[in-house]
Amino acid sequence: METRFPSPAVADDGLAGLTPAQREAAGQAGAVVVLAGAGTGKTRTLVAGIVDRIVRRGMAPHRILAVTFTNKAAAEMKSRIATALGAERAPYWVGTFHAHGRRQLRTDPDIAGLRPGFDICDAEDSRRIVRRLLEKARDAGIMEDDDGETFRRRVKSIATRIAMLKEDMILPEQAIISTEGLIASRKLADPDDIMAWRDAAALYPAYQAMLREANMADFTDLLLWPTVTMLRDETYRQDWAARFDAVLADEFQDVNRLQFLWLRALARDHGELFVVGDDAQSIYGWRGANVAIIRNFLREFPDGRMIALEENFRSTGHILAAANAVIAGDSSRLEKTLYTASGEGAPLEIVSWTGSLEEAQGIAAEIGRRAAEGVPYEEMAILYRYNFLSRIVEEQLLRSKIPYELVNDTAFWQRAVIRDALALLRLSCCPDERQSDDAFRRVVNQPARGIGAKTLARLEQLADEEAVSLFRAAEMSVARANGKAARRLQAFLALVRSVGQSEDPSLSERIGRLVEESGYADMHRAAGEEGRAALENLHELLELARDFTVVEDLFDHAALGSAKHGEDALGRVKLMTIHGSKGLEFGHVFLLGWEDTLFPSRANPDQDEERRLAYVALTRGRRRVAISWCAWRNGRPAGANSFIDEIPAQAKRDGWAREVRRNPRFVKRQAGSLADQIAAMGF
DNA sequence: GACCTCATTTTTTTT
DNA sequence: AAATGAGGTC
Repeated sequence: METRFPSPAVADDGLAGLTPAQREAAGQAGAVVVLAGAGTGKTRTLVAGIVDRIVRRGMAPHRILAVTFTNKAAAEMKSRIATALGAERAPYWVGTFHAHGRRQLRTDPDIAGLRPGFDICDAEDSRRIVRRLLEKARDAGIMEDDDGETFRRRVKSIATRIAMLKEDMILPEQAIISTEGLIASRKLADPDDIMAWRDAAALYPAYQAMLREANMADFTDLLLWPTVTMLRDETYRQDWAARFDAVLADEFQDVNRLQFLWLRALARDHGELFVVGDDAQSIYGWRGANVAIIRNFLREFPDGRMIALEENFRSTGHILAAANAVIAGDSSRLEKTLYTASGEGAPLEIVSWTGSLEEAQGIAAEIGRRAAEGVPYEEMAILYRYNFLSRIVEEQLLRSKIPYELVNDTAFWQRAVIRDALALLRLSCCPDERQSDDAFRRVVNQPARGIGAKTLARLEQLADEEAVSLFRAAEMSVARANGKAARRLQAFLALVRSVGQSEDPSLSERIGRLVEESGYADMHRAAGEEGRAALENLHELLELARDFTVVEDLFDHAALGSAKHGEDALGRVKLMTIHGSKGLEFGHVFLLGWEDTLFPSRANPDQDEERRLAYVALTRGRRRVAISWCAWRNGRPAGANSFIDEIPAQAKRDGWAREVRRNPRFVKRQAGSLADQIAAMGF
C-alpha cells in the first residue's frame, strides 16, 4: 500500500531530503534505537536505514530482515523500499513478526512438536479450545456452573492470559510457578484477576497438548518455538542468524519479551539491530507489549546508540499542543519535546451531540461540506475507539452517498461465511485427520442436515472410541442408519470425499463445488436480502483463492489476516480504529465517541495506555482535527471525556454542529425510550 | 430431538 | 456481527 500523502520531503532514493538527524540515524551502524515522536519521519528513517545498508554499505537485499507488526505496515514498507531502490533490489524478508515466524516454523515444524501441514489457528480457534477445556472441567464438576455470559468472559480472559504467558516466554511446565510468582510480584489485588491467572496457568498445558494433538499452532506458537529453539540449540540459531547481515524493526515500543528475544537471537552475532519506536505510542500492552524493552534498549546493547527525532513534519502547532497536553499526563514516558516549524493552524474543533445517530449524521454532513469545498475524500479519516462504532457511521455515509473504505484487514477472513467455506475445503483436504474435526463441527449442519448437539455428541464419542476423525465416525455411523437425515448426511460426506479426491481442480473450483453442491450457497440464496452479503463474500473468496495453489498458503493467509491486495482506496473516506490508524496520517481527522463512558475504556487497567491511544489519535491529523462526543449513547447519559478538558483552551474551539444539536424530533425519541428513562432516574 | 424465529446482548484494541 | 436464550413447531 502506498502512502498517498507522504511527509513534505519524501525521498526518491530514500536518503535525499532527510533531515540531518534522520540521516545520521539511518547511516548509523550497530545497535541503534531511534526514539521518534509522532510525525517525525520514523518510517522514513527506517526505510532510509534499509536503503543505506544496501546502497552505501553494500549488503545484499535478501540478507536484510525487516519486521513490522501489521500487514499494512509491511506492505507500506515494501512499497517505499521498492520506490527507492526498484522492485528487483527490494529486500525479500520484509514482513510481520508472525509472517516471519510462520516461515521459520513451516521449515521445521518438529521444533514445536508439529507435523508438516499443521494449521494456524486464530484467536477465535484458540478460544474454542479453551472453551472445550472449561466445559470438560465444568462437566466433571471441578468448576462451578456459570451463567452463559460469565462463562464467555471467562473463556476469553483465560485465552488472552495463556497468550500473555507464552508471549512472556513461559512454557507450559513453568506456568504454575511463574504465575504464582507473577501474582506475588505484581501484588494483584483483584481476586477475579488472580483466579483468572491461576485458571490460565492450570489450563495452559492441556491447551498446548490439544493444539499439538490437533496439529495446530496458535499465533504465539509461530514465534515461541523458533525462539525457544534458538535459545536452546546454538546450531539452529546460527542457521537462521547467519542468513542476515542486519535486522530492523518498526514500532519497537510495542514489542513483547518473546519478540525481543527473537530479534536479539537473530542479531546477536553482528549486533546490527536497528529499531525505531516511540514509547508515547505504546498501545498494545494488552497483547503483552512491554514498554520497558525500548526504554532499556541500551542496557541490552551497551555499545548501541539512541537517537531522538523531535521535529514534527506532520501536524500544525495547535494539534501538537493538544497531543502534548494529553500525553503529559503519562508520567512514565521518556521525555521528548516535539516542535514544528509550521504555523499554529486551525484550532481543534470540539463538537457535541445529543445522540450517536446525530453524531454520525453530523460527521457525514461535515465531510460532504468539506468535499464540496474541494477536500479530496481520501484526505479525510474517521477514527474510533471500538470497531462497533463504525456501523452507525457507515450507514450515514451510505445514505449521504459518501464513498468510504472500512480499513480492517482481518474482518473479511473472520466472517462466518468465509470461515465456513474454508472449513469445507479443509475438511475435503484431509477428512481422516482429527485436525479437521473443528472444520467438521463447523459445517456438518450447515445447511441443516438434522445433526444437532445430541447427534454430534454421539459422533464425538464414536470418534474417541474408534480413534478416528469425526468425519470418519460420521461415515461409519451413517453406514448403519437409513433415515432421511442419514441420507442427507451421507450425500454431504460423499461430496466432501469426492472433492477431496479430485485431482486437478484449482482451489477456487474446489471451494466452488463444495459450496454449490453441499447446498451451502443455496442456503444463503434462500435468505434473500440477508444472504446477499454472504454470497458476495463467497464470490470474493473464489477470486482470492485463484492466487493460491498450495492449500496451506491459503489457510495461512486467512489466519494471518493478510490484507486484500490490489485494493485502490483513492477517493474514499477511511474508517478505522485508533489502533488501526497508527503510523498513518490524514489531512482531516474526525475522532468520534470521546465520552467519559467510552474512552478512556474503563476495562483497561492501564489508563496511561488509553492516554497514549488518545495521543496517537490526535497526531494522525495534519491540518484539521475534530473531536466529537454525545450526551447520550446507547440510551445512557454521557459527557465529554477528560482528554478534551486537558487540551489547552487556545488550541480548541466549539465545532460546526450547533444547528443539528437541537433537532427536537431526535431529542424526543432518545429521551422517550424506556432505557433512557431508567437511566435518567439515576441522575 | 432438531430446528426455527425472535429478541437480547455485548463488544476493546491485532496477529 | 455474532453469540446466546426462550419458546414454539415439526
